[in-house]
Amino acid sequence: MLKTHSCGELTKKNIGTEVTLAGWVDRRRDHGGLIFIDLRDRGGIIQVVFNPETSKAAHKKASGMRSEYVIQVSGKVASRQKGTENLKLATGEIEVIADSTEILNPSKVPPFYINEDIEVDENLRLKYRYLDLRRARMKKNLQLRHRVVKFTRDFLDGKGFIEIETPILTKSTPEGARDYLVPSRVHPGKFYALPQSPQQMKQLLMVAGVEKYFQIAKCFRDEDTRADRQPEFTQLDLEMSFVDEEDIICLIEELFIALMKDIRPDIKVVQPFPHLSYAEAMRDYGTDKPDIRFGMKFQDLTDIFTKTEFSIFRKVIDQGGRVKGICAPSCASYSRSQLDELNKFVVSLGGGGVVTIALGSESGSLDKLKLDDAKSVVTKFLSLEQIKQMAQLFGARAGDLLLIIAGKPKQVDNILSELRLEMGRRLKLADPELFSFAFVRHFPLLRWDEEAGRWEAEHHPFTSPWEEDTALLESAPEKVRGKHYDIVCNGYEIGGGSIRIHKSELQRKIFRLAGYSDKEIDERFGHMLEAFQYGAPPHGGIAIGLDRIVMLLAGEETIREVIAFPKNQAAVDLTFDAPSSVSPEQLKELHLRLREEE
RNA sequence: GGCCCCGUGGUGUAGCGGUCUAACAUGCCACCCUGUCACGGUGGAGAUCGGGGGUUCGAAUCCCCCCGGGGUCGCCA
Repeated sequence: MLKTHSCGELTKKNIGTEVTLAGWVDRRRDHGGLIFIDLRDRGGIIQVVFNPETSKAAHKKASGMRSEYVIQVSGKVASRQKGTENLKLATGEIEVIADSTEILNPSKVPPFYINEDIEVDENLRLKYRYLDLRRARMKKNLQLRHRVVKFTRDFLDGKGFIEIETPILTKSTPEGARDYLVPSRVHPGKFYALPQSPQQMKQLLMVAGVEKYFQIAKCFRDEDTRADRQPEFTQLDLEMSFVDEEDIICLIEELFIALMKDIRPDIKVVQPFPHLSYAEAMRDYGTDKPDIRFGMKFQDLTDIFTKTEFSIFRKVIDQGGRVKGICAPSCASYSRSQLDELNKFVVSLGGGGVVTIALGSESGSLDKLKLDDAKSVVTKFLSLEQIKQMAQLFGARAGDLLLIIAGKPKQVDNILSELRLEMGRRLKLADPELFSFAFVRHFPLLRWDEEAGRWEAEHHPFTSPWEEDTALLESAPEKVRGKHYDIVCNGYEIGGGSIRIHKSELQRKIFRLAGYSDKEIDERFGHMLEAFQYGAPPHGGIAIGLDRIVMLLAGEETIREVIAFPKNQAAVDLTFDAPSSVSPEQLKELHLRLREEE
């Protein structure tokens, strides 16, 4: 090694010892006579003092050093002179008195600050990701990610799970997201697909008798990116045999509680994790991944507005629409322009607008509320009774503001859900020191696909229906509940799983409902159906979005901040400039010809 | 593909129709400086204001198109 210690590991205990350090120049303070260099390596920062009286040669070399030069320093660890300690630095009570040094490699002036935590254009950061990763924020995030993965591996190992790798070159399946394809050289015209998840492979591992499997699995989906979505991402994937829903749910709850305690003991976690049914989540929050750090639940006002003369809403209702609202506490005093802003927000989401009712100017009980006190464009269509009836539904108090949306049921849920989150942000209702985990359960097994004219799996076609609902598969598929569960945290879906079908006949029935012919089923899923005929145990599992959970633990807004080399919104890797063109020879070998695009 | 936001020295910002021959901070270069730690001091270099077109006597500033980036809807079994 070119060094005896890491910069950060030195303490007062090392005083008097001769050390050799190597790292990067974080900062240089040249006093003409004395030169101070803050030397940085992965472990931390320590001050090195170059004094011409100690070594003229070392001092001379140090005067030529600049930021990000890679240097080696030998010297003695010393206690700092009284009054010059730096309490902001972990090693601030000591310093290294250099008696020799070498420049191992100089550095060009970096395109952005390494030693300061300021926002830099993300393009630039990604192009020079190797410099970006030197910065404290990214270093911290990479280490955090490592600890999360390490903790998870140890935890599952302790529970008897074994980690098994599954192939990256696998088979394209028609369901789900768009596949990334890899052309085969050996088989002209044929393609591998990169796995969207190791779903089928882990189920086959259950048939194989593994009983408890997990993997930190790379997954690939060729869909558009989001702040919390990349074409290539990592799942904590696990599967168990001889389990039912409760077993997986309990395991995951235990894992997350232990993980939080280890990684972020400063963050509060409500336990046990609340369970919501899909129906409850949709009714109260209009989404299957609610942020339940705060209430502000939806109320359905359709019945009330049916009885009013407000023709705009009446028309919506007549066409099968719904009217729903939320109650923003103490917002009755919102100004004209604030209300306009909210309306703009709703319109930008594709809504017609938001109707607001300000419940008086005073705060307190609503008993004394008069019709004149309720400020709204719709008061002339409403009776005092109707306003009070609504207020009562919300449990509103005087001084609150009702926000009401009308439209097609799905649209109302989407928009009001966003509006709820927006109000939550404005009113700072979500405690930033709290992680609100929850399980969402009792999803419908199937969803009617209007365009395709067939049933489609809500989650994936391997999810087992509830035993008591299987009879409904023929008569009323929409009523069949699936043994599927999601885990959500602060409004993010961080994982989902299910108890799987393990019997061939039931599996075939589900595929048929999804519109496949028996021939197609055998072609695409024959291996699964056959496997289930060789003593497949009951089994189930879950997949956790590792990037997302690390993002939340790191307090970051996008998963790009917790991925070493992420892709940008256009799915481009700016560090390597991928994807890129390939040579005609490579194409020929793969039996491919590029088509002219219109 | 739709909608919204952003683009000014290396970096981060200000300027939002004339006072811009573009400001500030930091970085960079040179010199001075033996206890600093975001060291300090003096001086200096560094920007066709993302690109193109238009409006105007006059555009970084207003309008249109394009490019690049971000967010989001669609999409994500």
